[in-house]
Amino acid sequence: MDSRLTIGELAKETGTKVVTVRYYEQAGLLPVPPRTAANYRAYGADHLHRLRFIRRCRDLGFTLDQVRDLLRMSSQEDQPCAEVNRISGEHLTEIERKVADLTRLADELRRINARCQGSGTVADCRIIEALSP
Amino acid sequence: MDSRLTIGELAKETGTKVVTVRYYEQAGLLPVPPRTAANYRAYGADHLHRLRFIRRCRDLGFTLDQVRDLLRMSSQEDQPCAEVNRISGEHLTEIERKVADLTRLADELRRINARCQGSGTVADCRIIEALSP
DNA sequence: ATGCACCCTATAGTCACTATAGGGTCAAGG
DNA sequence: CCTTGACCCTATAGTGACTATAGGGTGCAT
Repeated sequence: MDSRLTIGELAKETGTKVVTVRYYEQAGLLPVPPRTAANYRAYGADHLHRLRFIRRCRDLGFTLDQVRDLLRMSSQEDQPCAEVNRISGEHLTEIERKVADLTRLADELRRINARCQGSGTVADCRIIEALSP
Repeated sequence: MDSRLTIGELAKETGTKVVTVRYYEQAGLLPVPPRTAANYRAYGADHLHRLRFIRRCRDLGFTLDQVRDLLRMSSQEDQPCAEVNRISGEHLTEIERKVADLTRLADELRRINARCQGSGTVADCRIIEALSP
């Protein structure tokens, strides 16, 4: 039984694009796989797990640097996980800050947009006016 | 009375960095200013207004492409402002979508983080576990 | 043997800046 | 007059996380 995957199969399996998989390899996130006689990358189950982990982290908004750290830590099972906690906590704080910023921004845009019905000319436009400080 | 500003003064006046002002010029957002004998850029009140407009739009999260469009429209006072309305409305929709995405994401991260006190080892870490799909 | 989908490398482009190198200019103080 | 320091100039490369393009090789079915 041949459990090796081509890059295309690995990509499809994880919802990643082929070029992105190669990018992760070159970025040092995914180990260099063995090659077939035709120089095709041949991936195993370990690559699949690792790539799924990477994608999950990316979906959650972690940067590749953070993912790198999390990967390193997850392979050192006897180390304390305080550092894992710190990274995840800081990331949450950052996201909460972004939500607050964007919410404030959306409020302001709603206020600006409400002042114009889009039926007049630019000269009367309250949006342009509101954008001109 | 000399109303001309150096690039440094313009930058300070608008809360922009000097390099960013030059970047806006090269990106075609800020008109090329006249130069002094020493080849220094010499800005006038029109540049100041325009740069303030750009910064305000950027603060509201518009892309430079959108700002370019808004600038073009704001100079055609007799044109209908429906297009202005459309750009602003689409931008608001996009931001609202981002807020929803990030809120969902923050919820998930909070749930994940709550499962780990950071006192054990990585082997027991519920964060790593939650990140491994 | 021919088409087609897939694989390979290397390079450049995206966005909105930021950083660096290597210079020129100007006003104040010694 | 000379130097110091803050400012100005250009040109080029780097950031993050990909994406796109060019120019080729491989594998399988018809």
